[in-house]
Order: sequence, then structure tokens, then C-alpha cells
Amino acid sequence: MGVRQEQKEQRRQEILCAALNLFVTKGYAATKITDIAESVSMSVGLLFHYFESKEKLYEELVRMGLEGTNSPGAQKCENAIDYFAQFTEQLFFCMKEQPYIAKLFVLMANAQRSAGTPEHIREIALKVNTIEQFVPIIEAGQKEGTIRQGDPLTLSNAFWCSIQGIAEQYAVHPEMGLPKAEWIVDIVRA
Amino acid sequence: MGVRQEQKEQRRQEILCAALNLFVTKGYAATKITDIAESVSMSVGLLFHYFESKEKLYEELVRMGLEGTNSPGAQKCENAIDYFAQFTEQLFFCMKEQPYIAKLFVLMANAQRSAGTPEHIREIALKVNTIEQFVPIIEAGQKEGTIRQGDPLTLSNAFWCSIQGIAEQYAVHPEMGLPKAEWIVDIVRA
DNA sequence: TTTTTCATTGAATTTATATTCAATATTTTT
DNA sequence: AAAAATATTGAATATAAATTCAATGAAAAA
Repeated sequence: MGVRQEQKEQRRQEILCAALNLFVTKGYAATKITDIAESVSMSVGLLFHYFESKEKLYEELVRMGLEGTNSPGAQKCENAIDYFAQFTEQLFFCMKEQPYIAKLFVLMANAQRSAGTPEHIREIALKVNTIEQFVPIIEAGQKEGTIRQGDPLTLSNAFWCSIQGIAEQYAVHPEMGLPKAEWIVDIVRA
Repeated sequence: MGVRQEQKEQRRQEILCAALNLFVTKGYAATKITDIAESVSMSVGLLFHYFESKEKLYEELVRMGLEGTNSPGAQKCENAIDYFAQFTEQLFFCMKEQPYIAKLFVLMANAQRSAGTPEHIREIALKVNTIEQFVPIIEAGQKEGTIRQGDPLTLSNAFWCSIQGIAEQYAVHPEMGLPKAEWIVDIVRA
């Protein structure tokens, strides 16, 4: 892979990055190929030299999201509430460090949820974190007494949707900052 | 206003309702006029007999959102945390009663946030609830000791984003239900 | 019943957007 | 330096979506 290969790879990344920004702020359908091309100062023709279609570009971003966004996976936790605390802190930390994480996060959520997503792309997106992911931890925490009582699935849902809402806002308006992780963890705390 | 006027008004409502569903699940840009027409079993031509354009249809929905979604406005509260409790309970209650409320809620959020929204429509959408709306109540509550310490704007933002995330999920997947209001209120509780 | 008004359709048109392509410039290899 | 490979462009083409329109049917008014 000579210097040219690297150049090409670099350019692809620029395009992906610009597309991510636009997809997150305007939505996939509302983003025109010319928007992306303009945002990286390149002709549309050249853009198609790098990506075979708008959809392939989207697919590649969703694949990146699948890699880069998978649960920070809190380690060695004493109890369930600590798990939530660690998880949330790590996630917020990642988002602050690398702004594109929050954006990928939102992209994935849209790809999962929006009825407009091409089916094969949605399937990729669905491999990532889901509403149910915290259910077993919540059940354990309720036995311990560290997590509040209530239907575990509904609790998991409440926590996860809050995180999503916060990520969505942060992705578009990072200047507002992120809340303290513990505030959000208190949704599930006993 | 004969029977025909009523028929016409009724038909307009049907269209608005179908469009709301599609705009919320697929997004405005991704929703085709033919999708809407199909969803109310009517030809595209007829749809244009009722609404002059897709954008006008959108605008009318956003105007409805401005009416129907404005803060339930909690009344006679002893203290700040009660205000949050009442507000959240009322909002969740409204959403459960009338499913279109949650959808209008999401429509408004998208109209406010998405860079694709026509400017004059965004302006309408921006007249409704904002991130800052809870700041004064939070400040009062912090003096009282019923609201936790921390930057009021960031707290307001955290609470509101959580509500938005939950509404978004509920609008698309109502079968999952809504969390208990107090779980979410605990984000700001001292 | 005749006339008028409104509802309705589907095909034609226009407009917007994605995608291709032939031509040119630049870089790398020989 | 010549040849080959790759980058780049912008205009041409294709596709898709929005919007218009002329014609038809159904209901209301006369």
C-alpha cells in the first residue's frame, strides 16, 4: 500500500466523517450527495469514485458504528448499581473524548428505528445494544437491593431511552455538554 | 358549512394523522407523498386537492404541535420537585391517553433540531418548550433543597433530553409502555 | 330533472436528486 | 521522459419524487 493507498483511505475517512455529520443533523434521506461532496470540497463525480452509492456510504458508517459503539462493557463491578455507574461514566467519557462516538451512537439509533432504513442495513444496526440489554443486571440488582423495584424491562427501557435522548442532543449541540453520569444512573438506583 | 364541509375537514384530519405517523416513523424527508396517499387509500391527485404541498402539510402538523403539546403546566405546587413530578405525570398521562400527543412531541423535536427543516417551519416549532424551560424552577428548588445541586441549565437539559428520548421510543413503540414518572423525576431530585 | 359544484382519478409534467461517463490533469512506475 | 495508473471534473443521463391537469363521477342546489 503505497502513499496513494493511504491518501485514498484518508480521503474516504474524510467523506465518511462529513457524511456522518450530515446524516446525524439532517437525517439520511434529507442529505443530498451534493451536500456531502460540497462539505468535503469535492465534485460529486469524485465522491462516486470513492463510494459506489449513497447507500453503501451509509452501510459503511453503520458498520463502523457496530465496531466503535458497542457497550464500553463495565468491568469488575461489586454490584449492579456500580455497573450502571461505570457504564454511564465510560460512555459519557468516550463521547466527550471523541465527538464522533456520540454521532455514531445517534446514527445507529436512527438506523434501528427509522422505517426508512434499507432492511439489510437495519439488520446490521440491530446487532448493537438494545433496550433489553440491562434486564439481567437489573434483576440481579433488585435482589441485592441496589436497583429500585419495578418491571426490569421497563426500567431498562427508561434508562436506555434517557441515554439515547442525551446522546442525540449532545451529537447535535455538543456545546451544551453532558450531564453528570450519576444523575442518569439515579433513574434505576434504589 | 354543510355536510360536505365536515367530510372535507374529516378527510383532512385523516391525512394529517397518516402523515404524522409516517413523519415520525420514517422522517419527513423519507416520507413520500405516495406513502401518505396510499396510507389513506387515496390518489395523489386528491391529496393535493386537500393540501397544497408536502411542506404545507408538515407546517400544519407543526402548528398543531404548537397548540396541542405545550407544557401541561403543572399547577399549585408546594415546591420545585413537586412541580417536576406533576409535570412528568401529566405529560405521561396525556401520552397514554392520546397516542398522537407523543407523536406530535417527536415531530416538534425533529422540526426544531433537524437541519433539513425549512426555516419558517423551524421558527414555528421553536416557540414550544425548550431546554432552558426548567432553569428557574431548578434554581428555586436548589434553594429549597428539593432539587439536587449542579448547573441548572445542565440539569434542565438532562431532564428534558431524557423525556425526549422516552417520548421518541414511545411514539414508535408504544407497546413497550412508559416508565414511572418518579424514575425520571429522580434525575433532578436532591 | 337539470345544472352546478365538488370529489376523485391517473396519466403527464416538472423538479430534484442520484449516478454515469468521457475527457483532462496529476502522480507513479518503467 | 514515456507509459501506465489513478485522481478529478462537470456535464449528460437516469431515476425518483413532487406537482399539475384534463377528464369523469357523484352529490347538492336549482
